[in-house]
Amino acid sequence: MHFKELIQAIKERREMMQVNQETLAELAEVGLRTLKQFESGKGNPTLLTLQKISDALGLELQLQVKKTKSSK
Amino acid sequence: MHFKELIQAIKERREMMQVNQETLAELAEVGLRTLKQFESGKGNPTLLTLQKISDALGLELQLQVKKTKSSK
DNA sequence: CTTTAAAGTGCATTATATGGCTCTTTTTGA
DNA sequence: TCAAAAAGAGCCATATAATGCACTTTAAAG
Repeated sequence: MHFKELIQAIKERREMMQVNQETLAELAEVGLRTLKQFESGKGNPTLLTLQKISDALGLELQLQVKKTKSSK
Repeated sequence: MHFKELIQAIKERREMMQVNQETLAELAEVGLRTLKQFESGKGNPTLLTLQKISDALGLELQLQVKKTKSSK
C-alpha cells in the first residue's frame, strides 16, 4: 500500500464510520490541521500520527512481504 | 503492529537478508543516522522514510481492520 | 439560489525528523 | 583474547511535520 492507497483506506474507513475530520482528529488526538493535510494528500505524517489515526479508526498497520507475480 | 513490532519486523527482515544498516540505508536512500535511530527505537520516522525502508526490504505496508477477540 | 456543514488552504510558530560527522559500545569471528 | 565490523549515541544544521487560527472552497439539503 502506497501513500495514496493508504490515504484512501483511511478516508473510506472514516466515512464508513460516519465521522467527520474534526471528530476523528479529536478521537485520534491529532491536530485537525494535521488530519486535513494528510487526507488531502499534502502531508507526510510521522509514524506516530499514522498510528494514532489508524487506532482511532480500528485499523492496524501491518508489514508484509511484498507479493511478486512469481510468488503468487 | 505497533511501534516495537514494526521495528522488530524490519530488523528481522534486514538480518534475514543479511544486509547491514549501512547497505540498507543506501538501498533505501535514507540517511544511515535515520535508519539507526529507527532500528534502535529512538525514532519516529515519517511515512515516507518508512516506505523507503520497507520497499528496500521487499516489505509492504498494509492497513487492515483490527481483529478483536469477538471477531476472530 | 441560499444556507450550513464539511473539507481544504495560507500563514506563522514550535517541535522534531533527517542526515553528516565523530566517537563509544557491542558483537562477531579468528 | 583481541581486532574488525556493526550498531548505537552525541552534537549540530537544515528541513519539514504538527498545530492553531482565520479564511476560502466545496458539498449537501432545503
